[in-house]
Amino acid sequence: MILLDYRDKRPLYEQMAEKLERLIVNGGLEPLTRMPSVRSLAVELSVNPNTVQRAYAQLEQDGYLYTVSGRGSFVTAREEWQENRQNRIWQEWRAATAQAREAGIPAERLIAGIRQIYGEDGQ
Amino acid sequence: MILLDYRDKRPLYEQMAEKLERLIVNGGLEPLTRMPSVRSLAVELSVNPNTVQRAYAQLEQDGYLYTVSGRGSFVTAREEWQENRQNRIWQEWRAATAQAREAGIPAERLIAGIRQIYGEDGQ
DNA sequence: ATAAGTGTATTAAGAATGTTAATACACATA
DNA sequence: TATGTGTATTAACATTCTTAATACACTTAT
Repeated sequence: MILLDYRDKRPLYEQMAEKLERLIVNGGLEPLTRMPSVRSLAVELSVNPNTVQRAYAQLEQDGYLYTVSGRGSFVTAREEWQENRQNRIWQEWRAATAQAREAGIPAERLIAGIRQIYGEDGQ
Repeated sequence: MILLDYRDKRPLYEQMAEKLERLIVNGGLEPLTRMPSVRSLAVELSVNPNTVQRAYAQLEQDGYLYTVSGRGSFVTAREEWQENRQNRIWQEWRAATAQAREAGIPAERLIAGIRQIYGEDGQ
C-alpha cells in the first residue's frame, strides 16, 4: 500500500499520514472502502500498531477517514473530505491575506498575484 | 523598555523578539538609534546575555536590526525593514494562494475574500 | 597601550518535548 | 466466546530546545 522511507528524518506516523493523504487525494483509495486494520498495516510495515493508529487519527482529524467502532476505519466520501480540505486551506489563506493587508501590501498586488498563479498553464 | 511575562509558556528569547518587533513596527523605537546593549538589557530583565543575544539575532535575521562590530546593534531604517517584512509576507501569501488553487478554490472566491478583508472598516 | 564597552562563538547542562513501544481495554461480529 | 477491530494509558527512549557559563574579537575612550 505505501512504503516508508527510512532516510526521511520526519517521524514515521507523520510520513505515513502524508503518504496516505496523498493517496486518498489522488484517488488511489476508493471512498467508503475499508482501510487496512491498524495491526495488519503495522505488521506489513514493521512498525508498532500505535504508530499506524496515530497516522489514522491524524487522517480522521482532517476528515479523510471515519471509524466505526469495532469494524474498522473507512475512507470518507470525496465531497466531504474535499470540503474539509478547502475549509482548512481557506482559513489559512484568509490569515495570510489579513497579514498582507496589515503589512501594507495593496489589494491590487494580491489580485495580480492571483491572476499569475491561476494563469500558470492549467485552468 | 519591555517586560517579560512569566506566565507565557513560550521561551524567553522568542517572547523578547516578538515584543521588540512589535515595538519597532509600531514606531516605539526610532530607526537608526542604538538598542540597549546585550548585557545591560540582560541585567535589566534578569536573564542571561545570550538570551538577549538570541532575540537580537532573530531581529537582525528579519531585518529589523543591524550590528556594527564593537559598537552595538541599531534599528534599521523604516523603508528597509518594511520591505523585508513585505517580502516575507508576500512569499507566504503566494504559497497559501498556490495551495488554494490546488485545492480547487476558484479565483473569484479569493478575489471576493480580498474585497472583504480590505474593506473591513479601514482601507 | 590598556581598560571598558560592544556583539559573537562554543560548549555543556538541564529541561522539555516528541516518538515509539508495551500493554490492557472496549466494542462488534462471526 | 473467540477473534478482529480501534483506543487509552503508561513508560522508556530519543531528540530537540533553552538557557547558562565562558572565552573570544572588535571598537573606542582614556
